[in-house]
Amino acid sequence: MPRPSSNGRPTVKDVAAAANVSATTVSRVLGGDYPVSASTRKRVLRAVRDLDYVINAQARALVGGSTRTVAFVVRDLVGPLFACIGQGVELQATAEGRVCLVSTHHGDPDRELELIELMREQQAEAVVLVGGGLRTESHTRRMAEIAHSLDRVGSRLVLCGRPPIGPDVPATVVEYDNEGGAFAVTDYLISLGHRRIAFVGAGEPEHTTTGARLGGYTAAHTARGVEIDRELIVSGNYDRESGYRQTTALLARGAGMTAVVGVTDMVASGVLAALRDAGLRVPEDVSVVGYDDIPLSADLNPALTTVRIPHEELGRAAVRLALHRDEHALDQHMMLGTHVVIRSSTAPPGRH
Amino acid sequence: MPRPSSNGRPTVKDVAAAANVSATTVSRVLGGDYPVSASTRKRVLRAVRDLDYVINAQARALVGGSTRTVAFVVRDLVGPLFACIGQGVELQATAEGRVCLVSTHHGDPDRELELIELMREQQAEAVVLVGGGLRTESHTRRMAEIAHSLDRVGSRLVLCGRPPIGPDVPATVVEYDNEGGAFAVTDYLISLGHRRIAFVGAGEPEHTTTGARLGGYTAAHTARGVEIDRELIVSGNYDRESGYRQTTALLARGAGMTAVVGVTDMVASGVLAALRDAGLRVPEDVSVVGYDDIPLSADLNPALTTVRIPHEELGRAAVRLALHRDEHALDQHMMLGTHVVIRSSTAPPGRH
DNA sequence: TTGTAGGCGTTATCAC
DNA sequence: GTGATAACGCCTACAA
Repeated sequence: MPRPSSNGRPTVKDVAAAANVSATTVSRVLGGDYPVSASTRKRVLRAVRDLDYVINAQARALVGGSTRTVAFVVRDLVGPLFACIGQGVELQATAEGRVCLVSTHHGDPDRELELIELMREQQAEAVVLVGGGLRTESHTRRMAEIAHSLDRVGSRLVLCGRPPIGPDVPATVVEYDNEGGAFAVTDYLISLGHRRIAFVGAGEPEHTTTGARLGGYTAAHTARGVEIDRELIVSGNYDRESGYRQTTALLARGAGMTAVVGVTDMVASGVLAALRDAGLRVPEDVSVVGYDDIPLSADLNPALTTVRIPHEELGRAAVRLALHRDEHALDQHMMLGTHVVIRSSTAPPGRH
Repeated sequence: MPRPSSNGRPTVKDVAAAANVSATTVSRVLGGDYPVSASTRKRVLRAVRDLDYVINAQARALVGGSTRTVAFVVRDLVGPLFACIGQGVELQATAEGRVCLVSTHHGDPDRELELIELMREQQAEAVVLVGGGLRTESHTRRMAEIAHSLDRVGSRLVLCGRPPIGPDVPATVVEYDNEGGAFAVTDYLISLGHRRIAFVGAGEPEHTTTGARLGGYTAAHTARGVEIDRELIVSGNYDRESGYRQTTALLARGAGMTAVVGVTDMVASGVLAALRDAGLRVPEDVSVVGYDDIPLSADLNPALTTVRIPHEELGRAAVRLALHRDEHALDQHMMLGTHVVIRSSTAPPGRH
């Protein structure tokens, strides 16, 4: 086993010495695009193998300009929707020869902003924010500032599954029709004959995802001339337990709904469990719909009617647009469609 | 908006100029641990804010030694088990002040090796391989070489959910009792009275996960003196579709099993769907068990009996051990326990 | 075709 | 307390 110079990590110099050439020549052989004699190339490559040399990506980035790194910031890795979109981000980034940094904020908007800063230190070429976010005045302003910060250093803020921040903000936005999907699935329930439809949401209405989905729910009622009982709109977190708790509470106070819209499939799975535990049958007694169409939705009990989002394409498009944007275009915006997937958790309301 | 020197990205020099101090002083203020007069510190911090300066992590790593980066390499982000373990990796890495690089190999062992190289270029402090892997002669040898390569440059190979490579290989291993879990859940089926238990696996037997789980399945039969019909052992991929296909094929050729062990919960969900589509009831006609206890297992139809793995702790321990290892300890090994979670998909066999 | 010099942004070292 | 200088590992001039 050859002993390189100092630290243990061989450098171009070590390779150069071993191959009896200059560091420049080594760099050229490795770079590929420069004329080097066959014999020299051979000697260099041989030395590279002998020393088990790999290039130092940090040093290369320092001089070469780009780190070839894409960062994605997400609520958590376990949420199936985030994972699906993240998958798209990773696939496209890899396809474009980039490596991926990940970090999670667990729903804390301030932490999200911190993470963007961290990714700016890492010189990420693009910072992809996956999933919905807060949309308060102050948070929006800080987000806009950050977009400008990134832009100034040649990086790019990408919103993936979240609406644009504002007209003059340099950012790439790839979203899906959140409100449209919620409208469609609520409208479907109304068309089945439901009139008392609960909405089990998550977080404050300032959160873009809950906000837009609640908006679609409301709009569908309005469009059909069905009045909404505000008592039927409840809110918790984006997890299964929350769906369970909210539903149990609704039942406890005799809300009398014949259908439930879960803000996500994960929440809807909690809703299903709560109804089952209360001795109610789905869909005979209560219909349930979710949102996201995560991998196991079709295997739930019963198979969940939900709204399909083009997860992977969302992530792919985010990276593709961000890396190939026209340098002069300030903002980019892309909207992908959603559609209702009808399964077994919905039916016309029974008598009660 | 202040205009920094050249590129657009302000540097310590820009900050130094703006604050009327030297670059060294700026570095000291930012570093924190060095005496600097209050007034100077204030001027520097002010300049930092004005210029919207953030440190260049690449440059710092170049001189400072460490990138403070942990890499994790995983089959894919969508697989719930990988996501859960990855979550643990990310949480612990963040807790230790590291950033996370992620990449996916989609089950291709050669790609996995390439990715480790890539992470070595990135100077990752540790490279965590999440999930099972191939264990052929040649692959094992190459993996051992890579472990040495990483070790030589002060990095660390971490196997998370995979057995050790060999005694003299510098690596950190955090695994769970794969075989024990499979033994326990198979033994449970046998104790219920099942004698014809199918095993729906994935990949070649050289894959550590399938191998160990099949081993536990076999051992349980042996221990109980139950003979195995090799016809009942089939194999495909680690996804739902594969579980569906294999089960349908088993039924088509009249395998006559009264229970099925799915190699993962994802596969088991496909098994459930296939049985349902064939008009069989679970658990009355056929019992089904999975492995992993992924988030929605309890919500499947029916709720899945499975083997619980300490997902998050697996990931956390991997990072913790790798970062705090004794410099002199060659290999580290930790084994976490598993346990059977009994739900509604299992029952004594009916008559047939 | 090959080599030399300089600099990327940061910190450690040594001087003041 | 503060500043100049020399590295870190690589690449892009420019020169031979």
